[in-house]
Amino acid sequence: MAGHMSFTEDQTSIINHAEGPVLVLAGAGSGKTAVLVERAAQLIESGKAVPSDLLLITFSRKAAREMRTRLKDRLQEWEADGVRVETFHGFGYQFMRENKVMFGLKDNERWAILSESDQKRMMTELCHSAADDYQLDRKRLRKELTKMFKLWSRLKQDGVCPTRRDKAIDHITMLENEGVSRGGTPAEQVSAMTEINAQVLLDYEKQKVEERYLDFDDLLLHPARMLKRNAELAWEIGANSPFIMVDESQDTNLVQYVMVREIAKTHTNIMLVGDDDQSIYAFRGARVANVKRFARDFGATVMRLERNFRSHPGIVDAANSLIQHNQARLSKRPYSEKPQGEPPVVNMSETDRDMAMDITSYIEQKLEEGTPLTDIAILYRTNRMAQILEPSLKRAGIPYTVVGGMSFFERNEIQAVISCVRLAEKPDDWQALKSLEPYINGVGKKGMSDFVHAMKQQKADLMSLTFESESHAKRFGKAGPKIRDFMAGLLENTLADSAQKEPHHLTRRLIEWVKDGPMQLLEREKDDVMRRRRHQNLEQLVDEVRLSGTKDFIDYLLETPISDYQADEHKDVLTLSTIHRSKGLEYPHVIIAGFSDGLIPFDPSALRGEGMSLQNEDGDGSEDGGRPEEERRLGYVALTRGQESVYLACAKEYCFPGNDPVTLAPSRFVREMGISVEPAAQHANDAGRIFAGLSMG
DNA sequence: ACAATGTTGGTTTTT
DNA sequence: CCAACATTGT
Repeated sequence: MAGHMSFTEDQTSIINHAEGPVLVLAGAGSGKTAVLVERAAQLIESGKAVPSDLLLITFSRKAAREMRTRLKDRLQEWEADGVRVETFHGFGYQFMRENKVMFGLKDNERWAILSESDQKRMMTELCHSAADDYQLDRKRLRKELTKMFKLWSRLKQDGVCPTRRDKAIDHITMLENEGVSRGGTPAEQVSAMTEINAQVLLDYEKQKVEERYLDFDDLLLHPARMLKRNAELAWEIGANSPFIMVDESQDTNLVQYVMVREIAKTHTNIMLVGDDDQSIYAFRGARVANVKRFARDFGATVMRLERNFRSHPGIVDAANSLIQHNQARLSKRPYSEKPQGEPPVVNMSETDRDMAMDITSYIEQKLEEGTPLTDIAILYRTNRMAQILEPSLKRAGIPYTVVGGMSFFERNEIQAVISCVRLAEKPDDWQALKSLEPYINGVGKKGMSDFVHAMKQQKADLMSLTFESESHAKRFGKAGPKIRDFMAGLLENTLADSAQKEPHHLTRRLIEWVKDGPMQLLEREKDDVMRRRRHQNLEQLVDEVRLSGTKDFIDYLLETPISDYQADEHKDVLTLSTIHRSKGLEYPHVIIAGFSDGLIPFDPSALRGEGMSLQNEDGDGSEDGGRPEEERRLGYVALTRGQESVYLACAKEYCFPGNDPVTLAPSRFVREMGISVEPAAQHANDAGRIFAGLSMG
């Protein structure tokens, strides 16, 4: 990456740009973060802006943290702290909290952010009750609605959230018909099913409003709508943020774009940075079209950063020839001026196990050459690939961390702690209570469901319940007294004299109660290994709270659905990550596991052994080239993470747990890159390695 | 009748 | 390897 003393001409013109809208098309490894940070620094140092004038919006928490760190390296600490670095979701949530009355909340009320499991539980309950009403099969309806729910979420990401029944039905009918062109079953007229689907989704939206919950989409949709409707408010926010920069803009969805557009409208000092070739979140509503829309809406100047400082030409050229197969691209030609290096190599093993061994021995070879483990990453398309790689790495004694998979804060034991905090803060957080059901002795599904029903009916909450006698608690069903006792214990151990204690001490007290109190969180775990893991995770939570430096542990824990957890980076370990999560990162040596047709590019039918269906799907006419092109961009992202070497590993046969074994050909991307496939197991040991050295020449 | 416990199926990518 | 089922136990 370019050090801050030397910038190229292209970079300097972006850094020096002061006012007016700019679109920066920045290729992989072009030093865009360094450029953004330098521009921010110079705006402050030249006196054109004070730190708080700058608003930097990034995509992920991780990117925000990185930006903040670099600002601190470059500026005085007070200056760096003054700059506002936010994620879209964080910005939206903060905006809603600051204007909560406008969003229909009372001064003393607060929202809870629904975790993914809350969302699922809520939908399941609504499905079941609808299924009973209309005498349908519960499972069938649930299945139907998981599909619909995803589409509904996409609708919200496009800024549409109907509240009227007829509108909702219209939109869902449209969504269903869209499904037809993708090979679904035809739905000619509005079926009874459509009406029920609409009903459940509207129920879901209604329940969230009534019980003051927000899901991920709400954090963007509501602010975007509010800013669009209330020009004066948008102007005010804009006036407070006279300089706006948006990173990774190729991955913004419509509501995110609308949010920044409305804020930047009046002063138009906005810089969008992005790379259309790295847009990999279309499945989540991201659209490259927004970048073009920005150029049009603001009449933005387009600037380019095409020089790749990260990788040598062997890697950059291979990545270029791959991405050139995409039709839908903005003009850009990345290049590298580093000394020439080896292009990516592909090694094919017989089975996935063999591939894991091949990768392991390749890493061992790198270790012998003196490469630290932190310099190596294995990237893959699906999380479960980690399970195939892990045994082999373990056997070789190579320490590693798996990034992603289930996030730290989604783990059962961590969720349990967070639910406790939620209950203390929002005593009618029924979803949090329900998530604790397995830990409350003598209370099961039925007891819990009756209890919550009665509480809602009698407009009571858990705070008032703790003040009542045991016999009074019986009004809320059989579980009443048990939940009363549970809550009383909880409140005593979370809120009591919380003011004079440090956040991590409070967290410590809470986890001790969760472990040793009535919940007996660890005792429930039979497996010793698992129990130790859960124990470690709880300890780590205390560390996280301490390291985060938060003043308010309640706020910190309540926002965990939109914050993201980063494992310790200081240890010398190998990184295992999905390609998606590797975005924005770089490693000297990148290994891509499972470089086969069906995995990269991904195709579920090929994995079921039905042959590729992707082949016939030519771009589906959308602006960003549809699925096949997104898969190619994903391959492009993976390749461009590597600085010195990219090693592609694939197998002939894969056997994922729960699936039949499948035979897969090497990825078509190999051909598109113009490189060839070698049989694996060349660097196995001693003699083998000498051969490998010779044959690669 | 309901809670606790054991067994089986199904898995893209994530803020 | 976790979540929905079926089964056993109270």
